[in-house]
Amino acid sequence: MRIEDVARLAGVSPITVSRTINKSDQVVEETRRAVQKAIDRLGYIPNRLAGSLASTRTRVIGLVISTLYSNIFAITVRGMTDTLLTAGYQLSLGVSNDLLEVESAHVRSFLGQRVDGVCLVGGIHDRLVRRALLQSGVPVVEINNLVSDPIDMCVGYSNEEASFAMVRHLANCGYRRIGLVTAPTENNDRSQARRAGYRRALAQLGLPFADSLIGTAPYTVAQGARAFASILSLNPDLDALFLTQDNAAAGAILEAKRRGVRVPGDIGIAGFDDADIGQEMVPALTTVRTHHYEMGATAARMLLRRIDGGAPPHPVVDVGFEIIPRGSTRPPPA
Amino acid sequence: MRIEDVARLAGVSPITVSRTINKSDQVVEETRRAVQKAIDRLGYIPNRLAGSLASTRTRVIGLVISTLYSNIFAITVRGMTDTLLTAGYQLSLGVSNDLLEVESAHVRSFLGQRVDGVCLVGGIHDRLVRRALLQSGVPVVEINNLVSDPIDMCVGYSNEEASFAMVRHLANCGYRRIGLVTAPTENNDRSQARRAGYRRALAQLGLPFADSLIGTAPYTVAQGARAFASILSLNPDLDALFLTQDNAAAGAILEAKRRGVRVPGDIGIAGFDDADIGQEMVPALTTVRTHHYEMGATAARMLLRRIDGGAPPHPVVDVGFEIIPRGSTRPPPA
DNA sequence: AGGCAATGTGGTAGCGCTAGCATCGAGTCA
DNA sequence: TGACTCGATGCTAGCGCTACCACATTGCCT
Repeated sequence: MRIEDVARLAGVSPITVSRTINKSDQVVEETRRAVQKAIDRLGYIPNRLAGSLASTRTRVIGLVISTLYSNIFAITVRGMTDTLLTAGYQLSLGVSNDLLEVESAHVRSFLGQRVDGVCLVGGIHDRLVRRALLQSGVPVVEINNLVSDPIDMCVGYSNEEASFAMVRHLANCGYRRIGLVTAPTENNDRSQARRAGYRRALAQLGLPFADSLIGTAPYTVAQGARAFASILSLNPDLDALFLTQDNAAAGAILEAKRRGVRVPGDIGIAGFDDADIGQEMVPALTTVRTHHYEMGATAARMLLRRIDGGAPPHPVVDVGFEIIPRGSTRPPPA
Repeated sequence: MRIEDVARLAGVSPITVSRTINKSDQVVEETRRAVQKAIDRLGYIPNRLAGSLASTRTRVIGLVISTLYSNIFAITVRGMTDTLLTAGYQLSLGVSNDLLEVESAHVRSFLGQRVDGVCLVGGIHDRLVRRALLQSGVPVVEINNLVSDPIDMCVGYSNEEASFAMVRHLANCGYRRIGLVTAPTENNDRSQARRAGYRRALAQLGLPFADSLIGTAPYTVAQGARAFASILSLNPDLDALFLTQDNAAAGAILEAKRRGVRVPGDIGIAGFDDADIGQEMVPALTTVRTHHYEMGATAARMLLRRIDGGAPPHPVVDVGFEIIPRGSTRPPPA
């Protein structure tokens, strides 16, 4: 079924049908209704492959997130879709599972589909992907970190500063022997920055460091529990653990309970992202709040601005972060 | 940049470039290498809009999931992508947030993109979407439930039987006053089936029912905690609560702890899906295990089979479920 | 009345690719 | 040697739509 079939039934030319669908304000009400009736009668669905090929615009934005196992991206995705939908754009979603080559494949696929914009997490990408994005000229925005050398634009927060601030907060609460758990650092600049902020804080505060204080856990509760157990066994004098992902931090709280370790008395636990699970834990989780909805919405707006060809948005936007003290760490001295 | 530019640089015709990309076994090794070199030199990325328009195949499967807030779909998505990638297909992902009109929009968009297959969650869909899918002739598979009247094919498990089995298990453990929390039932046949199984079990076992025993909570820990609090306040004699989503059930365990209610002594708690958080809770969560990876992989295989035009797969596949008793419910009598 | 803008609609061409057949050259066999 | 096969490559047409310009109609001004 083609646009021509609709045109014939409605008694107009194909181009009028096209306008009714895409630019209905250019068609007089009566014509519009006749065409719409024909479309409904036939159950016609326009072929976007053909439409986009002819118009060289797809009204699709490609987003590659790193995982579906944590729900933090759910909020970012809502921020993006809420903004995009009102502008008549849609989101196409890819999941990389933190593998560079999977991200590459998604981006190449997006470029092959001729998406109008691309959104990626973090600043580390395959060299060829970077080149392909630059060469294609599509607007690109990197999120979840402040990227030093963005491909195009960037909106996020400083993971380094956030991590630094949390460690300083823990120290301020009286914790001295502070461990850190992040997602794997390979090809993950957010994890790298969080480790760097941690190291910088320890050095500046004169707190002890040892390799055994650092552990790795991806996105799940179970992995956080295991990381906690392992660091504690290597560091019997551990008195605080900062897990830079709330699910993992929740796992640590649960593991502590299982072992009869009191939180925050024996050991303080802190997380990152202010996921909903943190508030429900017993004790509630001290965490870093980041602004994912705003970040997603801003990323979408920046892409749209670039697409519309108006004034280029400021290329780097910092949405900030806040330390949220809760029951899983001791209160700071008054 | 077009296929012609690559062809010129490689000294062959455009069609040979096309074959190098899509059917490389039809091109002799020497030619193939020359073309590949030209592609790499230019950073050429084929325009899939044009390719798919000409070939009437996109090698894309559209999937609409209902939420990103629970990570249960992460596993299904992995099952699908693992299977699809090896066949050279990709997944395009939409999130409906359980809204029928959003699902509709995604499906219409998929059909507009001329995807080669569609996968939807559950069996309740917009009437026009059903019609559009049937009319388009694309293979469709519905997952996460055993759908009585599938659009095309279906792979899942019986939510009604699973819910029935869990309530019977709870009764067998000595619980009598059993409450239920599901996601909203509107347009959600999984929730409806879980309520039906619960009602059938209560009736068959001669256990008491009251409207106040039933609550609603979507996918988060916080919502589960609130639902638990509310049902408990309405039913002081409650002795077990079955929350048909593990995050929510985890929230109930945490809320019980906050209130000093002992689990499983005072109240038994059961969940659904066997998410990783359940095993880590203290006490660990009794749950219904379903087979999401297998379900996703099977759904993908069924679609591919239909696309290849071979023998049509059996239209309904039951991947089953198991009751997993853990510490959040009393052990059954020996 | 003639000119002119504003508005709505139509015709033509082409977006970049691949299906389907045509062609060409080299090897094979009687 | 000639007929034939087979594998590699090329040519033509067209996938379904929209950009671009042309054109018709209307209402308004001078």
